[in-house]
Amino acid sequence: MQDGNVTSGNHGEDLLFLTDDNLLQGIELMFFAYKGFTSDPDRILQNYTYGRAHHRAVHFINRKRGITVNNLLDILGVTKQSLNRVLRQLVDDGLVESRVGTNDRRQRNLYLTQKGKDLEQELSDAQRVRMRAAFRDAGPDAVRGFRAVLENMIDPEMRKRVQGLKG
Amino acid sequence: MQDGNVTSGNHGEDLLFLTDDNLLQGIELMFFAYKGFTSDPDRILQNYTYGRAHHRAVHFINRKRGITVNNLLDILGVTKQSLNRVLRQLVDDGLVESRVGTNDRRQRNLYLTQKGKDLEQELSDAQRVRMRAAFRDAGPDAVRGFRAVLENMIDPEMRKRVQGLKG
DNA sequence: ACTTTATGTCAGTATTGTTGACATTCCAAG
DNA sequence: CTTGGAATGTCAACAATACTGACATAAAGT
Repeated sequence: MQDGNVTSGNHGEDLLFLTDDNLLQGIELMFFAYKGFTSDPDRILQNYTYGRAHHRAVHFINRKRGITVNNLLDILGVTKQSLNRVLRQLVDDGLVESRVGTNDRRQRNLYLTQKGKDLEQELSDAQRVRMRAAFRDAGPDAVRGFRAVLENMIDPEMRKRVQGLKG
Repeated sequence: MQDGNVTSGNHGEDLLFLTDDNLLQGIELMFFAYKGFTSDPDRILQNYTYGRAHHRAVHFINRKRGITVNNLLDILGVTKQSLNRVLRQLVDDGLVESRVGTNDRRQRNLYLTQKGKDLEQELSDAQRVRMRAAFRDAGPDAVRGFRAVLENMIDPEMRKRVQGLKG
């Protein structure tokens, strides 16, 4: 009697893909791929006075327009002092606009100006070029697997926080 | 007449998985997954006087015992001054041994001491726990996809440099 | 009125990266 | 054997990004 369902979860057998060797390979892949992943924007940012932290802020402000400072802090996982330095520069330079909240006037809602959108575009274009090539060469099935594994690697707490990004 | 080979490359159609939305999702997945990926070792390292840079050095010295400083520099992609600070601490603290090369006496071959191996083990154990869970829950097919996409994201130049790690 | 929340800011410090300069050691080519 | 260059180590200065702790302000909630 055989198990007819070979696509769903493992029932004790065929766990050979979980060897320490395979896990080690996965760990190093994460390291080297992330290095490649960040290299294009990093190169572009050298032409400005900005760094990776500015990129992240600009990215998520673009992603969720009107996001509050606290929301952004939760997503980035840094202290308000660290974010504030970056945010102040972006506001001073006219890339980000900080508006007092309408419902809760303590909050600040963050928006990209046109200048901010331009930088975001330049950075994300570069990042998409690499990602698109990687996706295309690997194929749609591989991309599904890529997504499944990476989703599982995210902290459960963080997963809750970033749910709003998908909707 | 249908295309019998559905697993190989795309022939012009079905590229819907390359939409900007999907690419954006991939970009954010990389960000959040990498954060999770590094969180366990980072937490452990707080109990020591070491940081992520020490972890990386210890990892690759363990991975390729007797590696030269120059080789390690190529893999890590940092300057010798940056690596040297980390390396000196590890040597001073008795986690890494630096032996003069036998063929070329200018080179230094790096080895982990027992103390170094202990730390490496503690860090990689934690990292493997997360990776194993992510792999297991996603399944072997997904892991193949994960690997394919991440391989494609690595800089071609870096890919050459790290070939030696697989053999 | 009092407390809590959201935000901003100042000061100090740690980690990790960078350049530039210089010294030492040692292989290799002339 | 001398010279050139490669590999390594070290010093100093600096930059980006993170942290903690403390304090201030304004507005919301009780």
